[in-house]
Amino acid sequence: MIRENIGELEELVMLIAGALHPEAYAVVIRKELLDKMNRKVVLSSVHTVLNRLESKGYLISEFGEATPERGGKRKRYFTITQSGLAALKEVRNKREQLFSDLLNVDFKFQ
Amino acid sequence: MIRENIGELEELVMLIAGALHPEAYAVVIRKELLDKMNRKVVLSSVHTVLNRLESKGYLISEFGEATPERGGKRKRYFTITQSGLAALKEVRNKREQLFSDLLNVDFKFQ
DNA sequence: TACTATTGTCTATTTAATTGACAAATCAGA
DNA sequence: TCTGATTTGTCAATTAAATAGACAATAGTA
Repeated sequence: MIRENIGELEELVMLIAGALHPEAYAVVIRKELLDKMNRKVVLSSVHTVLNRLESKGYLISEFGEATPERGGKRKRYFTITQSGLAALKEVRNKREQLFSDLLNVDFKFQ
Repeated sequence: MIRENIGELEELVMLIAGALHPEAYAVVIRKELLDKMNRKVVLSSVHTVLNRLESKGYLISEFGEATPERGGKRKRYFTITQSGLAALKEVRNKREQLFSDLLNVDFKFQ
C-alpha cells in the first residue's frame, strides 16, 4: 500500500525539481538538497523518490539529448505537474495554519 | 542510525502538540491530525512518533493525574521544547525559500 | 587504449511508519 | 457487584520509505 500523503524528502524534491525547471535532473536536485537544505542524500535516494513521485503523477520525465557535452548517460529531466503543484500548495497551507496556532499558544504560555 | 531531519508525520505531530499545549496527549493529537490535516493514522503510530520525538529532545512528557474523570490509563501530556520549536522554525524557513523559488519559476514558464 | 567523469539502474539493507492485539484503569448499567 | 463499554497506553510484527553500494552506459582526455 502506498501512502497518500507526501513524505518529507518527497516534498523537498518536488519543490526543488519545480524551482529548477526546465533543468531538473537527479544530480542537480541532489546538489540543491545539500546546498539549500543541508540535506545529505545519496544519488540513488533521489532517483528512488523521483520515480515514486512520477508514479504518483506529481512529476513527469523525459530524456534529454542523446549526445551530452561530457560523459554520462542521457539526463532524465523532471517537470512538476499541476497535480504536484496543487499537492504542495495544499500541505503548505494546512501546515501554515498549524504553525500560526502554535505561535499563538507559544505567546500565551511562554 | 537516527535521521537528523524531521519526518513528515513528526513535523505535524510536533506542530499539533505545540498548538494543543498544555492539553496535548496522543488521543487528541490524533484527532487534530484527522480534523485539520485529514491525516489518518492509528493511535499507536502517534505514540511511536511521540516517543521518537521525545528521545530526540524535541518534546518532553509527564503523566497526568492518577484518577481521570472517565476511564483510561493516566494521560501522558507532551510539551514542545525550545529545541523542538527551533527545529520547526528552521525547516519552515528553508522550505518557504524553496517555495518562493518555485512560484517564481512557475510564473516565468507557465 | 586506459582512465576519469557524469548520469542512471538495480538489489539489498536499514530505518520509519503502520497495524493490530493486548493491558490498564474507570464508569455505567443490570 | 459483576459485566461490558470507554479511554488511554504498550508492545510485537509487518509494510513502506530511505539509504547504501555495486554496476552499467556514455563520452571526453591523457
